[in-house]
Amino acid sequence: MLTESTEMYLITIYRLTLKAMYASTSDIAATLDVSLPSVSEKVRRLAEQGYVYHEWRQGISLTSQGREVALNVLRKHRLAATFLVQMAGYLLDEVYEEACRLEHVISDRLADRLEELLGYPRVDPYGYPIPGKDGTIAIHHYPTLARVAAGATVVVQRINDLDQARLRYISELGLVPNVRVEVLEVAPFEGPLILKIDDRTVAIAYAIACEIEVEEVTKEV
Amino acid sequence: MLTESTEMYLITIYRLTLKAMYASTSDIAATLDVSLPSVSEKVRRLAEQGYVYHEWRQGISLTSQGREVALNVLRKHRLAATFLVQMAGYLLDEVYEEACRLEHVISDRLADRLEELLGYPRVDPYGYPIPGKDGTIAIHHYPTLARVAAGATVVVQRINDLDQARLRYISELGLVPNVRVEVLEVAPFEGPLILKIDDRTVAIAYAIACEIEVEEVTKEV
DNA sequence: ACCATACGTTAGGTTATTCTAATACTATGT
DNA sequence: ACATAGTATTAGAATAACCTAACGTATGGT
Repeated sequence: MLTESTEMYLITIYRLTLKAMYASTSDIAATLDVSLPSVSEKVRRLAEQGYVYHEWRQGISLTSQGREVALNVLRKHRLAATFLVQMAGYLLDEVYEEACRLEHVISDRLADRLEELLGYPRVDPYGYPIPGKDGTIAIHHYPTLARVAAGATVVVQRINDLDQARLRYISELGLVPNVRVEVLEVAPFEGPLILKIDDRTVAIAYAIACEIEVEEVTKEV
Repeated sequence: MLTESTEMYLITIYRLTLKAMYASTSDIAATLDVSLPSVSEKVRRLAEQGYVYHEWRQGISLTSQGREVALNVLRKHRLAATFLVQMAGYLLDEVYEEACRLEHVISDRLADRLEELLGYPRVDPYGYPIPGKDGTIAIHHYPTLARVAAGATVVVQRINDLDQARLRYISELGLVPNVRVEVLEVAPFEGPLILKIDDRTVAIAYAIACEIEVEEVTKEV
């Protein structure tokens, strides 16, 4: 059986290699909040066991075996997160920590039952795609709210990495996936955006708009 | 934060001290399937940390602090088990292992949400009482099926420790909590019992009947 | 070309949990 | 009373996961 530590390293490397071709030792250390030597040592063992490639001074990437494990854990994480929001009444900012612990103990069997119980969701509460049990994942991106012109009506599709405080903030604003938002004004020079959500008018910072992916609604009739 | 190992020792000691005043080193070792020295060493540390009393050559028992932890973990175990059966479609024999892993990662918050989601169940799928969040537990026993006279109608209240194979067996027979059963015949000298469950007639071994607690139904009219 | 900086690895050590093998203590039956 | 079975502990060691401190290596700026 794989340890929790091994699973954490593999999903961290998975996430990092979505942004760049390779994950660096120091990126991993920073993400997992452990020391550099700990990462060095662990990566050496992961390479030995066939979970990662380690190209000298270039970086670390997953083997297909490593990716399989990472996606399986990610699937459990996102199903757990979906359960927490959809059935247990969690808010977006409360989900991450709990899902991070659950992902390592949920069996394949329970993952399947959760998926069924939740009605085969395609995305988790942040809007991230849920890997299938066959290890497939639909990678897809939407433009961020920061790119939309004033006057557009959009539907929130995904909330990218935000700290807990900001997550709570947008969660309380109701700026969460599947919500329809009207962009009233966009201040220039990376200024705030004025939005209309559920008949409430709110202003949000540009930095936050950069982390919210949306789909523009085609004008009806 | 307490380790999984610590929690396992404490709930094991809790369970053992329900049957006898004290748990012995060897009982704990046998239950957790670890060596005697491991238990010796761990118990020494648990005593140091104020979770257990260790009376020389008499046995081990929980301090109130230790019992508090044990009941909190037990609460999570039983809520998880109830969830698995009630919502995820698990059968009785599939529950234990999964719940044993979940119990260590469920937060107090999630336990409360599960309790609510499940409609404040008083007992888990085996019929064991679920500790409250205040650390209270209703200890209560029913007579076993082995003590009931032929002709009685009973409702199954609890399934005591049975191995996985036997659990599967009675689970498939439908001999689970809240099911009404008619005791048709009881063979003497610890012989088999003939039961009527849902219009099906089945014979079960005496040893199994000893592990099934039931409540006799007062004859109606 | 050289050196500082960033990046990684070695060296050496800690803590928790586990093991086997050997030792000690206790209680009981003859 | 003493041997033996049963029970518990000590001794010594392994593994995993972490740490700090010290040491290499490569790259980019001057």
